[in-house]
Parts: sequence; structure tokens; C-alpha cells
Amino acid sequence: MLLRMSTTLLRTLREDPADAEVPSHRLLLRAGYLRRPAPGGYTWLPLGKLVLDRVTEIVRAEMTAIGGQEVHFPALLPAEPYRTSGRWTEYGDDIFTLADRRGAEHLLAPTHEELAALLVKDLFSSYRDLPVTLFQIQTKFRDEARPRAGLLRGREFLMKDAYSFDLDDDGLRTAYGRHREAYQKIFDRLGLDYTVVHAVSGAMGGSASEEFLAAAPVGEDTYVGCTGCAYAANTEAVTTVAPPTGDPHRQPAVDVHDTPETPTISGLVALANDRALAGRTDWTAADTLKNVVLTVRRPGADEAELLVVGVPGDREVDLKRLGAALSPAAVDIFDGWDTRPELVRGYIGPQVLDKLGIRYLVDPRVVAGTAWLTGANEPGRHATNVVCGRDFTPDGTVEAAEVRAGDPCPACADGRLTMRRGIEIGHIFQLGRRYTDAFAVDVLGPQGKPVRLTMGCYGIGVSRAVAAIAEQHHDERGLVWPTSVAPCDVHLVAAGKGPQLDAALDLGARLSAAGLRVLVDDRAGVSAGVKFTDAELIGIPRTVVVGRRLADGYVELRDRATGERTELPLADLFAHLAPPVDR
RNA sequence: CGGGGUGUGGCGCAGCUUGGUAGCGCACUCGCUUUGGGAGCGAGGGGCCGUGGGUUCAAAUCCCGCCACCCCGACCA
Repeated sequence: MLLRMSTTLLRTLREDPADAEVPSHRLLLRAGYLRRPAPGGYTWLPLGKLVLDRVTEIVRAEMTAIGGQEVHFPALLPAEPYRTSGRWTEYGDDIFTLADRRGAEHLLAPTHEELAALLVKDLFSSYRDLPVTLFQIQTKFRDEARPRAGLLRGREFLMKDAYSFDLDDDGLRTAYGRHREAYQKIFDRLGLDYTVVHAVSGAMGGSASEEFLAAAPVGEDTYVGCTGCAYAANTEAVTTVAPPTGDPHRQPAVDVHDTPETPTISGLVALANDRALAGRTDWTAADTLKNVVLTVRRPGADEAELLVVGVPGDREVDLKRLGAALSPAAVDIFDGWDTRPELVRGYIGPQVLDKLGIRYLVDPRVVAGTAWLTGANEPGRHATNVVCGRDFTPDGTVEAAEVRAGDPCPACADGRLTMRRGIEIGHIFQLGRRYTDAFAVDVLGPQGKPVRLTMGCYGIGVSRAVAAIAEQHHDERGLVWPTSVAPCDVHLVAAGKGPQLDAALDLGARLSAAGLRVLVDDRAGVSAGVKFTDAELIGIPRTVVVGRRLADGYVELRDRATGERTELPLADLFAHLAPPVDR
């Protein structure tokens, strides 16, 4: 392959586009890989399309290697299957919906579980047909509330989605494990630094799920690792280590105190120490029980219901974690204080919630026998020795409190959690029978009885992976592509007038004939400096400069990643540019 | 949806306070010179100044409404 810069639809920008903030977006625009015709929608220019295709090919090869069969579903779908599965309302405003000329409702597919389940139901009827894995690589649509960060969150993006169907749970676990390994091979080949973390299932439903997160400061997901073991989890999925339970009836009785002007935890702690409440002057925020009032609305429900969440006072409620825990219900901060005068803002304690009929969920640290400093449900009053299991009984526990670096690891004895940010590039789920139940996807078993299939689904954000690679592989001069996904293997720069141009074109033709992907900068009237700068911006792994030493039969080979430069005879060049291993 | 910001040629911006018929750099076209680290000179092409209304002899500029986009948050396989 030989691309000539003089004729390629490519224009590098000298300055950063004003609206591009994150490095991948900025560099992909500047280096001429992308244009943005619409918010959340991108045009792939020739150079960008080459990268996208190389990523796509790696994904396809590894999916095929584990026996995946490639299909292609329509992106424009009737509403009915999504109504049947319940996702029409669960996804809510996040799906693009439209009506055809007769008024029938359709959607632009956000993913294809329904279609995959229906397809297998349609064609397979015997246990002998199973297991099977289908996959496709297709544009997906989501009406994101706020597209951002270039390719990292668009309203339209390229995704590889795969669906496995098995007769039983063992089969599903096997399929899941195979996908997990394939994903590791894929992301290794893409040159990504990533972590596999425990995740929550969200709108997909189902049980076990793991995310593949590419480490990047601009990532939207926060995840934890452990200093002592291999545990890794999205903060949404981190489980809190609960203290041992105690006997609630061995604690002193509740004591109510006047605590004027203490609607905040910090004010309360200061006052408690000043007045030595309960004889103590060592009160900290962790001794207090903070009760946050929220509203929860189930999908499709008209009315939101109240929920109070109790967390240790030194922690904020993390709405992302709480939302994930209660998904698909939508959680909001309660702000209707005028309508519920029985809730005393700033002084709420759990002692009265069951009488008020309000659901009360607590952090796992709030176990039976723990005593708390908390609100007394009267303005300006708090209570000490409010004991869980005696003075209040929660309706359950919930992972709502923020996770912090240094928290104990839920998987090992003495490890501590560390925190990083990452880009979600893949997500795998053991779905189970949610969709096969919805569509009654059965095959006839060996005993002649129907068997309900169990399902897994496995996604890779292909276009997002391109952005993740760019996030991890760039420097202050531009992109630095891994050889496996670079748009070309070698970038020829014709530096100098005279014979250099013809020599570069000739060399390009020969390298191309030898199987290399070649970009040759044959632009006339462009100074060598501009060409060097552009080559660094574009980020092809190796540059060959055909310049002033051509007369002596020498060219210069430059390595984009290391900056290393080697002068070598033209005749030796082929030996240095052996065809890439990763074809 | 809440908060902040911005809309002027393909890109980056000035002009707006104090109204007077649109400008700079890059990019693009032509000519000459230059040619290994973002060249020089000269000549050009390209702009319903986001949009609708208002004030005025006159609006990019002042007033009112609307729209779009970007960033932060909410939301989000």
C-alpha cells in the first residue's frame, strides 16, 4: 500500500482546535485522522480509517479464533422486541427512537441482545446446535445526554458485540472465560495498558460482569486495585468490608442532646467535642451516622419514592455507586423539604423512619451493635448511643458510600485499595436467562424436553479503543502508534529538492511491493521542517528521510517512539524494515 | 436538567466598552526566490459576523428573544 500525501485527503492543523480538550481528540483532529461534522459524530479520514480497520481486524481475528461467527444485524429496529425485554423503558431517553411513515415506532440499536436471542430461537431447535457464539462489528447509537471527549463518548460509535448461547451455567462460564482470554489477547495486541476489573451489570441485567479499563487520566471510570493481592474493581462494584456485629443490648441507652446550629457533620463534631458529649472529647466524623434523603424512580413508574441512606459521617454518598446498586431505578437527591415537614433537614436520625414508612438502607459498616451519634429528628438536637439493631433496624444494606484510597481490600486480609482512572474499552457479562426468558428461547434437550438457553454478552468499543490507544501512545509532539495499529509501517519524507522526490517515490513503490504500508510525503514546496513536524504529529512508527545524503547513497531511519536516528545505505534499508510480524 | 463559557472565511483569533460598510496569523491559488526542523517577497480567492426581532440615518458592535456548540456536574454496557 502506498499513500501519497500530496493527494491524500489529509490536512494537519498547526494549532489545537479550540473545542478539543483531551489528548486523543486534539491529536486525532490535528494530525488529520478525524473531522467532527456533528456533536458526538465523527468522520474517519483516510488515515483514521486505516487505524480503525487495523483495530477492527485484530478484534475480528481473535473473535473468529474462539469460534465466533460473524453476523450483521440491522441498526434500525422495530420497537417490539425491546418492549418485550423491557429495555424500551429501561434505556429511556438514551435510545434514539423514531417513527416510520405509518407511525410505527423504531429505534436505532444501542446493542443487540434481543435480536441475537431471536435469531437463535429462529434457527436453532436442538441441543446439538449448541453452544454458539455470534458477533458483529457495527455502529451503535445512544442519545447521550452529553457527548464529550471526542471518540471517548459519542452518540454514534463502532462496537464489537458478541453473544454466546449455552445449554447450562457451566457452558456459559466456559464461553465467558474464552471471551475473557480473547479480550486479553486483543488488548495486548492493541498495545493497551489495561486492567480487568469487577463491574456492575447496569442496564444489561445478569450476574457476573467484568470491565476492561485502559488506564488514562481522562477516563470516566474510577477503579481500585489492591496493594496486597490481584483484586481490582470499578468503584461502583467495590464491596465494603463490614466490621463484626455486636450485641445491641449491651450498649448504654440513647441520650438526646441540644446541639443548636449543627446541620453539618463538621459542625456537629466540633460541638460534640466542645461539650464532651457522653463524656467523650475524641469524636470524629466517622462516629456520626449521616442520613441522606433521596428519591428513587423505577423505570416506567410515574412516582418516585423516598429512600434514606445511612453512611458514616466521614463519607459522602457516591451517587454513581448508589445508582449502580439500585439500577435500573433512577436516583436523585431529595429536594422537596417543604412537602415533607416530618423530615427535619440536618437533624434526621433513623429512629423514626420505619414509623414514617420510609425505606432505610445503610452502609455495610452500620452493623448490629454499632452505636452512633446521629440526628434526633428535631431541629437543633442530636442523639448519642443510637444503636443499630436496638434503636433502629435498617431495611438492608447498600453500597452507597464513597470509596477511598487506603480502604481495606474486600478480597484479602491486609491489602489496601489504590485508585486510578480508566477508559472502559470492553465489558463482558454472564447475562443468564433474562433475554432467553423474555423470548422463550428453548431448544429440545437430549431427553426430548425443552431447555432454556443461557446467554452471555461481550462488548468492545472499537472506535473508543482507537481513542484509548491515542491517549496512551502520544507525546508532546504528537501520536506514537504501536506498530500493530499504525496507519502505515513507514513514513517516507522527501527532504530537499531535486532527485529526492523521485527517489522517495521510487523507494515507496519498492517498499510497498515488498508488503509494507507506506506513506510518502511527496508534497512539493513544503519545507523539510514542516514535513518532519507533520511526521511526528502523525506518529507512524518509522520515518525514512530521503535527503541530502542521497547523493552518497544514504538515507536516515528514525524511530518515532525512541527518537533514535540511524544513517544507513539505501541498499540496507530493506533489512531494517522487515515486514511487520503483526499482519 | 443545573452551573460556567463561546458563536466573526477551512483552523486559531482580534474588532464589540465608545455604532460609520470586517481585519490578523495559519491554510488555499498564482509568480519569483528559498529548501534538513513550522521560509521570504509580491499578487489573489474565500465571510447571510449563529438566528429572529427591535433601536438608529447607519448595527459584528446597543436592546430583547431564540438556537447551537464547548467545559464542569447530573446521566450513561
